[in-house]
Amino acid sequence: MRLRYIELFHAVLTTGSLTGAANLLNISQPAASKALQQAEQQLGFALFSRVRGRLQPTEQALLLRQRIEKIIQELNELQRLTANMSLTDSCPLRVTCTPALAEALVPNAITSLRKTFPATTVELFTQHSAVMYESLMLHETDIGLTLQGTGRQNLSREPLCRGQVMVIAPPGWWPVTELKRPLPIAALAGQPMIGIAVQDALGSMLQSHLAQLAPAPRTSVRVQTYQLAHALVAQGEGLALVDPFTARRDGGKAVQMRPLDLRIDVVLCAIYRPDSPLNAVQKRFLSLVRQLAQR
Amino acid sequence: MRLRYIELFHAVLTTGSLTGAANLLNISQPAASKALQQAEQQLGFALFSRVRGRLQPTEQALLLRQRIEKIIQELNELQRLTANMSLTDSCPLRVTCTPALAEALVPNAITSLRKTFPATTVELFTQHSAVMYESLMLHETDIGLTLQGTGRQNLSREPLCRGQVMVIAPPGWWPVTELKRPLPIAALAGQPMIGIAVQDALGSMLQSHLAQLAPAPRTSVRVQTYQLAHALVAQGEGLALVDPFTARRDGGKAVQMRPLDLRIDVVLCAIYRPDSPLNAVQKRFLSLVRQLAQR
DNA sequence: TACTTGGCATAACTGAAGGTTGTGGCTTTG
DNA sequence: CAAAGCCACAACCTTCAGTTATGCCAAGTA
Repeated sequence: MRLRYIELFHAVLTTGSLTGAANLLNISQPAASKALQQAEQQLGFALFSRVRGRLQPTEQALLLRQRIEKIIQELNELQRLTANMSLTDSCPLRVTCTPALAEALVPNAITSLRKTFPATTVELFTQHSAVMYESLMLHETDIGLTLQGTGRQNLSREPLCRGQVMVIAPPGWWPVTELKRPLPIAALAGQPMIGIAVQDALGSMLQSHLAQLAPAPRTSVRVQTYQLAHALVAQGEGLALVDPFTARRDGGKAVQMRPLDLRIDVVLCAIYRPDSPLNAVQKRFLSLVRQLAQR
Repeated sequence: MRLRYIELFHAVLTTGSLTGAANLLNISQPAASKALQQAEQQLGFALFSRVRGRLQPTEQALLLRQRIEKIIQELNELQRLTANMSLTDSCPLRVTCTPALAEALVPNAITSLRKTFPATTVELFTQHSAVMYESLMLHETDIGLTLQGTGRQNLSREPLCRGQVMVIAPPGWWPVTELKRPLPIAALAGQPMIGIAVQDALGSMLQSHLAQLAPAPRTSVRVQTYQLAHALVAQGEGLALVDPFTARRDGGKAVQMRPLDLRIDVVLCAIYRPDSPLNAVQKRFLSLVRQLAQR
């Protein structure tokens, strides 16, 4: 089974037609047709049955499907990896971070960095933690910043700063005198809340805490990012649990915030591949982030 | 990164030289040389550094190595699968079983099967349980027979027969009057024993039981198959824990055997893919195995 | 029914990729 | 110093993946 046939097979299955597959692969339809026939001849059985002029995957084709798709995926990853490896060192600092940090913290760090390294080119991605791991492993990026970054398999993890989980609320929700006092988690029972879709180590941890409350908080909206939660809270939709960076975003104008009384801290972490040691720019960047975060 | 380059890369890494790789791929050395150069040109970085006329993998190459080898392996599996799929139904009964069963049970079942289906062609493999799973999933074989076959992910499991774990010993080890009586596991403490290398669900279970004995049994020899254990016991090397089929192999001439007092039974299981239902021959075969096993 | 449209297969042709043999330079080895 | 092993270069050849042009078939549509 040549790679060419594998790609074609995959293309036909995804597009649903030979012509579609041909377009996807940037070849003409007859070329695809011929290739498919060759593939089937070599295999010794039909991959598609031609019924009423259309292609329909055979039983055997469906058996092969998963394996082939896995191979395609791994080939794609390999491509990404090799593409990034040839570009290595063209950019001394490639950072990926969660959307919240991208807005609250990282831009400041980058502008500060420019004072010491004016000519440096920087690449900044925002990704959710799951994708971040991929991106680091494929050398697409060098440093990841995340909250509560659980030490994934092959990545080093360096804690930069600890903070408290914050509860944010529409203005006027709490008496101003109480804002300093930590809010017991039980006080959230039955309250209207904005949920954070679990996908983040911190997010899932908070979810499990909230799940134990009775009566359960009323979460009518569930969002993907802390910023969206912040925005919704500002509009009076309810309370939300967020990291300190998001909470403090606009200087506390649009929302009220107070710490949540919880044993667990939010930990801002840098993660990176342990094999490739950080260069001077990268180290400097991390120290800047640490400084900025600790305020 | 073309598949051709991936194969070449892998071949060079495994053989250690370009010429070796060329031989492995059945092409001439210059062809390999040219292909490698093309690959490196396309990638944008060197895969091997030419040092004193030899190839030496670069740092980047080593980073790619694992991924590429994984892809190669999956491609090989795909090849095996497709090869078997085209041959499907040419052989109505393809069985794989552990070495012990291959000797003690399966041959009898096959000869019995011939009485009902004289013309049937049968393929018989002997494989250890880990490989068995692969083989079934790749459609190389239809039925697997194993002891204590723990229900692997995607395979159906059908228990055929239950028996006791047996202890075998050199002749004259126990008084003949005691042979019927189950041996308490504690009696094995400090005894010389033949170990079964863990790789089998049954084997690992027995291992963990033995590990709790004090003083630990003295296992100077460790073997891969129950038959080897049987042979060594017959030569007076010590005791061994085996399945009932191996124990009974030569009619109890060369060794003594007695049941082990254990809550856990040995379960002879058939495993097969749940998607493809068994045909008549296969069903008949399993019922024969069940009959034979229950004696 | 007649016409259009979308999809697959066939035919004849073309170019580049991948193969070959032959050769030469460079090491390591006895 | 000769021999052997390994890699790179050159010139040439074959194959095969790609092209355009065309035809057939089924299904939708006026």
